[in-house]
Amino acid sequence: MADIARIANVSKPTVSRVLSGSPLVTQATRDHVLEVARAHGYAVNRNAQKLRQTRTDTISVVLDFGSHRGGRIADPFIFELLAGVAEALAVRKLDLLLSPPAAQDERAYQDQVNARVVDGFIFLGQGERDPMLRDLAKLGVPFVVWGAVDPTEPYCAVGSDNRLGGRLAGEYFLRSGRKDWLFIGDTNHAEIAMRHDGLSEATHGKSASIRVLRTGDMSYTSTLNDTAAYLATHPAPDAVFAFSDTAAMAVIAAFKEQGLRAPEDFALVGYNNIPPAAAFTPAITTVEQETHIAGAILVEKLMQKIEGGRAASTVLPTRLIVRET
Amino acid sequence: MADIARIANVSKPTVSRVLSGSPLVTQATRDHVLEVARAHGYAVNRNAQKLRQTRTDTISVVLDFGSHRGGRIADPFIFELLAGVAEALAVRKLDLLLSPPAAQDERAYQDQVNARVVDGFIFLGQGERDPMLRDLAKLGVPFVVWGAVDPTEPYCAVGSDNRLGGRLAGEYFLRSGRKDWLFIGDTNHAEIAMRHDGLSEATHGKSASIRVLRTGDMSYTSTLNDTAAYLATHPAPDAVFAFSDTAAMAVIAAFKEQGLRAPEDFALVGYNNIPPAAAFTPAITTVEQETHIAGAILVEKLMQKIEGGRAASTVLPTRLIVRET
DNA sequence: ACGAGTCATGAAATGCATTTCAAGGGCAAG
DNA sequence: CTTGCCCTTGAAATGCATTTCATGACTCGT
Repeated sequence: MADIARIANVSKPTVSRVLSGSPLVTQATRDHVLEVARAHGYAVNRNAQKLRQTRTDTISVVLDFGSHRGGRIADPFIFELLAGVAEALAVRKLDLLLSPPAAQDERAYQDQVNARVVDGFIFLGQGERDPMLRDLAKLGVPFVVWGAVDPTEPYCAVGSDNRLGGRLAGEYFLRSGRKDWLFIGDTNHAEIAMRHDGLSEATHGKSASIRVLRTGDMSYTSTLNDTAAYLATHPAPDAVFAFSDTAAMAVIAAFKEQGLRAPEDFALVGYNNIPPAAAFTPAITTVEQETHIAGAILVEKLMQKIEGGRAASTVLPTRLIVRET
Repeated sequence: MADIARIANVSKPTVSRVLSGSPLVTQATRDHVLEVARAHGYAVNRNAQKLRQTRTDTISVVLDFGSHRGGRIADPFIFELLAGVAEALAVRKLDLLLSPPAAQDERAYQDQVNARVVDGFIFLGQGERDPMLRDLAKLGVPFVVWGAVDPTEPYCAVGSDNRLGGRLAGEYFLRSGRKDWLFIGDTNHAEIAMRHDGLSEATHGKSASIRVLRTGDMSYTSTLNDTAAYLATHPAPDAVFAFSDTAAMAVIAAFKEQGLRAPEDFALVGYNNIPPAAAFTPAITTVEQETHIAGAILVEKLMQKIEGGRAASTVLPTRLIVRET
C-alpha cells in the first residue's frame, strides 16, 4: 500500500480510504488511486486488514462429512441446508469456512474465535455432540445449530418440528388401520429421538405398538442390510416410519425380498421429501421440512448472537405428503 | 502474546516458538508457557500470523449453488465431490473456503490470491465458465477444475471420461437393438457435450440416429416437464440417455404418462449411479464415475500448482452398470 | 476583508506474531 | 583451566492496513 501511495503521489491513509470506499476523498484522487492500484494489480492484504479491524466477517459451518465417508451420500438433505446457508451468507457478504467437527472439544471452537479466524459457528446436524454444545454455550462463543429444538438447552437451535413429523406419521398409520409399527432410525440422534416421541404420542389411547430398529449408519446400504436382517428374525410390521426417503427406498427393497409390498402389506412414511420419492414406485409418503428458509434463519440468528444479542430457538413446521405408501 | 510472555517470564519469540511447536525450546519452558497460555485462554491471532507468514493455508472451493436455487437439489453428485475435497483438504490441514463464483471475472480470483485470502482455487463443475478459466490460467493463478478434460485447454482439469460414458451408453443401446436415441441434457456444459460426442461415436457405421432435448435446468421438475412436453410433440424414441439418474427418474415418469415403460418400450441410461437408482422400479442402468478419489486428486494437483509446479489433467474411468432399463 | 467553519489529506500510532541476528550459559575437549 | 562449540533465549526489525489527530487550503457569512 505504501508503494501505491508513493506512485500515486498520495499518502497511505488516502489509498486506504479509496480502497475501502470512504467518502472522504475527492473524486479525482479516488480515480487516480484506483487506476494506479489496478495497473499494478494491487489488492489489499486481507490478513493485515483483518488484523487491524476486529471483525473477521467469516462464519464457520461445521458439517460432519465423515458420517458419509466411503459410501455414497444417500440423502441430499443436509446439502440443501448447506446451500441455503451459503446463499444467506453470500447475501451478507460473509465468508463461509467449511469445517469438519473439532472432536468434542469446545475449547477448540473458542480458540477459533479468539484467534480471529471466524466470528461464529453454524452446526449442521448436531448428531450426538450435544454435551459439547452446552459447554460451548457457557463459554459465550456465538453459534447456532440446525437440529432438534430443546427449550431446556442453553443455545439457539433451529430445526423442524420433528415431534410433529412423528405424530403426523402415526396419525396416518392409524387412519390406515395399522397397529404394529416399526420405527427405523438411530434414536441417539436428538432429531430422530423426537420423531420417535411424536410417533409414540400418536399411539396414546389407541391400540398400536411401536418397535424400533436402530440402523448402523445413515447410508442406503446399511439400512437395506439391517432391515433385511431384521425381517429375517422378526415378524413383519404393518407400518414403517423411516428416518429418510432414501432409507424408505431401502425398506421397500428389503421388504420386497420377503414378498411384502407397500401399501398392500405395510404402510411406509419417509422423511425429507427428496425428488425421487415422488417418482419412486410406489410413490413414497413422506414428511417434508422447510429447508429452503432454514439457511436464512440460521444466519440471521447467528448474526444476532455475534452482535451480542440473544436469539430464540425456532421450530419450523413440517407436513405430511401422502402418496401411495 | 506479549502479555503471555510477560506473565510466563519469557520473551515473545519464545512464546511464539512454543506455540508453533518449534524444537528450539526446553521442555520445561514449553510446558510452563503452554500452561500460562491455556490458563488465560490465549490463542494465536491467525490474522497476524498469516500476515507475517506468506502462506494462507486456505483453499477456495468454488461451487455454484445458484444453479440449485429455489428448487430441491436433485442430484447429490456434486456434493459427494465436495465431501471428497473437504476430506482431502482436512487431511492436509488446509482450510476450505466455500465460495460462490465471482461473475466471470478472472481478476477477482487473482485479487483473492494477491490479497492473501487463499492460495488457490478448486472449481467444482465448470459449467459454461470456460473462457474465464483460460484467462485465469494466463494470470498464473493456481487452480484446478472438476469437469470436462480438454487437452487443448491451458489449465489442469480432472474429470471423468465423459466421452467413454457416452460411448458405453451408445454401445448398450446398440446391443439392445435400439435405433432412435434421445439425448437429454444441456450440451452447453462441456461435460455433457462430451457425453453426446461419445454417444455419436457409437453410431459410426451403425444405423442409429440421435436427437437432443436440451432441458431448462438440471432439476427433477424441469426435466419432467420438458420431457413430457417433448413427448407430446415428437415421436417417442426407443432409447434415452439422461444427464443424471435423477433426470432418468423424471424420464421414466414422463414416459409413463404416455403409457411407455422401460425397458419394454425404451432403453434408458442415467448417470452418476446414485443409491436410489438401484432401488428404483425399474432399476436404472447408469454410468458410474469414480467420485471418491476425485477430491484427493484435485487437491494434490492444486498443491503442485501452488508450489509452482505443473500439473497434468487427469481423466478418470467410468463404467456402465447395467440394470433393468 | 476577517474570523469561523469545511473539507481533503498526511504523520504517527496501533493491531499481533514471526524471524533474523546476537548474546549468554553450559559443556566437552584440549 | 581455558578455548570453542552448541543450545537456549531475547532485542529488534518486519509484514500491512486502519484510525485517530492534526494541518493546511479554501469557502462563506457578515
